[in-house]
Amino acid sequence: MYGLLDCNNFYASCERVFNPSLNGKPVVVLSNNDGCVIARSAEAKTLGIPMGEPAYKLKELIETNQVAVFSSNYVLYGDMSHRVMTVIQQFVPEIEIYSIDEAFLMFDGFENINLYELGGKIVQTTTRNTGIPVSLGIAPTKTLAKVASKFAKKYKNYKGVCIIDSDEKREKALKLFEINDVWGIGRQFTKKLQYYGVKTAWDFTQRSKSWVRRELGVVGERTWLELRGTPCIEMDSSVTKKSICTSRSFGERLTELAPISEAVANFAASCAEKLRKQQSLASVLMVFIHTNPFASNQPQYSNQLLLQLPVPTNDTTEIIRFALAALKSIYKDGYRYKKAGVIITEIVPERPFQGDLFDVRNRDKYSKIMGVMDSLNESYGKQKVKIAAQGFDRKWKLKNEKLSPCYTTKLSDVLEIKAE
DNA sequence: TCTGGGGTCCTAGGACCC
DNA sequence: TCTGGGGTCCTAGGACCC
Repeated sequence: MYGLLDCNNFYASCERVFNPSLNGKPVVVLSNNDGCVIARSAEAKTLGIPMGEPAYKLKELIETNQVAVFSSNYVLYGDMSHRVMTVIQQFVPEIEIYSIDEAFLMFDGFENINLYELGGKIVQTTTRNTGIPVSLGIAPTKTLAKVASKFAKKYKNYKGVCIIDSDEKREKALKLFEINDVWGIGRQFTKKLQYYGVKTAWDFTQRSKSWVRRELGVVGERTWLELRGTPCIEMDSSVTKKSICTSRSFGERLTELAPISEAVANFAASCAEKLRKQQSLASVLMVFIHTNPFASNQPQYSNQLLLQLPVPTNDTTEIIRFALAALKSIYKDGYRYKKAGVIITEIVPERPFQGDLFDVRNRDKYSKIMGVMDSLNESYGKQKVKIAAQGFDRKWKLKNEKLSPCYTTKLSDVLEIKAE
């Protein structure tokens, strides 16, 4: 059996843990730049605040209902997530951290164990030890576990745990489950399925395999099989990413190359750091920039450039240099830029290292420098030591006016983020 | 004036090989 | 009326997830 543990209204719950006066009140968390709503407490959902709604459209609603509004605080959420994952790991040998607020649990070898009891214990312990309310779904496939977790969250009498362990329960659950809520069925698939009269997950499972294959491809076929109880999606506990991206919308529009370069240098540095953290190297780098697509009355420009690096690397100085060269070649005067980003792909392990016979760079030396830089920043706070190209102007900095303190992490992180 | 950021996987088509 | 069969690799774009 597979389990899916999901934190309820995760970001909003994180804010509440350290500010209990928010309990029972509507809370929303905004995306970077205080752009749109990305998390809502139950009370905020009741008010009808939709997910993804731009914050400026909600001003009135927020004021009249005294909604508590927070800028997103990923240092805090990341740390709380780590705490949750640590607790669940004490109960099952294998988990897959699926997102910041979700994990799959593998119940292989638990045949003689009462999963209702164990599930209840996992939910209670997690909530007690972290302050975050969670829901747990358990079923023979990942997709069904997802379905179960939604029921666990929705109906109070499940006490946070819902198990689908018979065909009768599966049928009952799927008949109550709208097709668009199924994991793996997004907007396009929903449109198509609704056109053919498929309204619930159950309707979907009653279609023929070949029909599903034809209309939705292998991906849809897997979902179909999973909903019928045949596992097709395995556990994936690997932590090494296959691509790493750092991108931001700027707090204000940028028109000059210099401040955008500073931003891109910082994005590149962040990618390199993430790469070193997972002990990998990357051999392809992409830089992109674009203007504001919502400003239809202004001249639009967007471009990206993909660079093949001569030798796979995770060296900040090298990655910055290539990223800035790429930026320079796509940057055009006369536009108001809104966003830029750096993506690295073709990621390989640090060892064994495949070098280049004609490489002139002293990689050992730079690798030592990176090591020292990382450990200084680990001890004394983010960005205490950085590359000059990352600069100090920070014209591109984010808007986050409603940031809560990083209650759980180092003081230096708090000061750093406030300074930003 | 104000609309996020970070991922994975699959497919179709083109270029190439024998 | 008629023009083989079997591959690989790469890329861009599209679907999905949180």
